[in-house]
Amino acid sequence: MSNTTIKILAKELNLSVASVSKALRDSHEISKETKEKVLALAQKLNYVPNPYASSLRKRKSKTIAVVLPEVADSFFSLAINGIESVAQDKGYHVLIYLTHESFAREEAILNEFKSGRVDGILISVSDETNTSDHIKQVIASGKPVVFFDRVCDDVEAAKITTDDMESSYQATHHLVMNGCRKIAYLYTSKNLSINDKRMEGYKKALSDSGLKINEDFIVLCEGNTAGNFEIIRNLLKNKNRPDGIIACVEKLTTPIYLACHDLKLAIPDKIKVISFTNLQAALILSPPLTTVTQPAFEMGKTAAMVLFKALEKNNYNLKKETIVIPSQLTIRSTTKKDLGV
Amino acid sequence: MSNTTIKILAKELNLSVASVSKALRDSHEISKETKEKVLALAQKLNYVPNPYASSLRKRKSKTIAVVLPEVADSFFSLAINGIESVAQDKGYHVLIYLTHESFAREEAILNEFKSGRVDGILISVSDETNTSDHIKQVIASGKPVVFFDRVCDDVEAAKITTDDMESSYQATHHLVMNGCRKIAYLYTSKNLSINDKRMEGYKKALSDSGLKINEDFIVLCEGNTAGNFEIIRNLLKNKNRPDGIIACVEKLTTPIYLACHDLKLAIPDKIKVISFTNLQAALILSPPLTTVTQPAFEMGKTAAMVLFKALEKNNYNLKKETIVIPSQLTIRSTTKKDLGV
DNA sequence: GTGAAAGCGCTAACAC
DNA sequence: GTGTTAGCGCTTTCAC
Repeated sequence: MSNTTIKILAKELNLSVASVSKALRDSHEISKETKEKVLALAQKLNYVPNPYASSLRKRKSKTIAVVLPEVADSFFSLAINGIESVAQDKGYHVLIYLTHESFAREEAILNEFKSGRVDGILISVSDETNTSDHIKQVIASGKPVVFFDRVCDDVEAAKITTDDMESSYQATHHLVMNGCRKIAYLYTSKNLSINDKRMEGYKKALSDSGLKINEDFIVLCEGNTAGNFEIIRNLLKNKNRPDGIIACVEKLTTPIYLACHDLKLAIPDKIKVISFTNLQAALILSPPLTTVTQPAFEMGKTAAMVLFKALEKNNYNLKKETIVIPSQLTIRSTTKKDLGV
Repeated sequence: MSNTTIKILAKELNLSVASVSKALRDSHEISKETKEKVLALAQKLNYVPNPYASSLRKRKSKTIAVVLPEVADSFFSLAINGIESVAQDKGYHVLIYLTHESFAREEAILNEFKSGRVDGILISVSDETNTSDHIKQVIASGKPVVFFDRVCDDVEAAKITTDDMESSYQATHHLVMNGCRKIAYLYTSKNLSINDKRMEGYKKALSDSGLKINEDFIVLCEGNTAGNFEIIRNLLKNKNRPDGIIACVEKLTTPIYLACHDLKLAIPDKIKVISFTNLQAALILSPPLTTVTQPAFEMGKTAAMVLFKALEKNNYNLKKETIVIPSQLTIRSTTKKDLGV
């Protein structure tokens, strides 16, 4: 049991707890010899400070919270990597919370942050979230909040996003340029502002190309692959089926491929496909997938850095930082132009 | 600022802090009316207890740590999901730490756990880890540790693993049954016990089938995809190249496909492939990949459940729980038997 | 049924 | 340079 406390060190060395505490923190008030003695004994007795005692006293927890919809998605995995890398660097601890896209959970989780458990919050909201009081309350309680990827537009806080509108526009435009005339847009949530933006980019690109927007081709998918397979299969088995698909979420990729395969619709000859995803495996799919790749690691890292900026200075005004990191359209085989015909 | 404390509630209600504390915790010593008054005010003032004050006093943090090599891997993502689901259920918080396969980091991280920051630890060790003093010390400090997937054999603690030896045996056997005679085994770490077991299964399957073990076909890969591509390409461009590959790590999948493609080696006609991976996309690869699928979510969940068992009873003897959850060989096209010749 | 008092381990003013 | 004191917010005896 490494129950060594400052008190024990103090007694052992015939010093006061205060002096030991100061020595441990390398205070200039303490003589070199004392410091050395203290450090030596601390080492010997394997002293590890109790973080909560110190948190209580200093009103700083040295920990941040990361609130995510889920983690089984290449985007969020990479984002966590980015976040964790800077947190570790700064000596901070990171608590992770998954909302599983439930607003109720998100609310309950955020509510706890009004206490001193964390010094700041990084959040990508659930797709059920269309109110933001829970977040505003946390901010009002004095904790900096940084949104990344999925933001709440009506909250004044730092926001790290990617250029959803533009990249979707580009993706759609790419399909048009490669011969698509009937492009479907697949999404999974009505609430998310990132979805609004992606859909806007899609629609704008169609308009700019003189193509009509067909509401039947804008289809709302759901949570599980099996259900989505059916939805997509239904879309594609029509005589008047789309000749291009944009999937604005990674998890739609598998059902799209499966549905095309099932219907013997050759990609890219009969139908072209683009997904928003960071899956490395995109390049070994059959055929290799054209993707909109988000700067996931970068976004996580940036979000964390902005949060630490707010944590380090008490200058909360910096919170309105809005950083947009561009996504990249990576062109592979699923959008290859028909050569012959 | 939601700085409401018990003290404030007490003053407001003309009660003692002790009574308020008890009321909040629904103690039977407190009258119904008092409880109601307290709860009502707490609600009104948006009281959120300071977790660290309570941790300090109760010597319980209600948080656990999850230490992982990385998170950008389908296995670990799914495992986190499993862990988080039970933690949230139990009202626990989860701190996440990534070692990035560095022993030094793992050591530093574990060292902090001797303090009261966490009540217990879930760990999958880094591939550099071949000493376990840092873990033993944490256990000695009174914190339960549960290993999952990557364990330290010489530490007495609960271990949740999958049947690495058997599943590797099966995978190899499957290749042999489908006509492979020269099977390569690709791995990324010399230290990991799971690798030893997988390699053992591979070797045993070869021996049992009367095949010779060719050390040139047991190849150590590295961290990045580009490097691995070269390594695998070199392996496969030999005249005496393997006719089957087992990749014991997810991230080797992409370079294998790329190398085969580059060398125009048709899968499965010229070479058959099996990977240890939980990637959903395995079934839409070109061609769909035969995989050893680990029960990632289950393992995470089970590990967490075992940890909570230890946390709830003080019966630490339960710690020697060793649970093996079987993996599954999912047969797809990359191991399809040659029909014609 | 309620309250006073002590203390978890640490830090920060302020003496000396 | 070192020690004394007080207190962060909460829980827990033990009185009353």
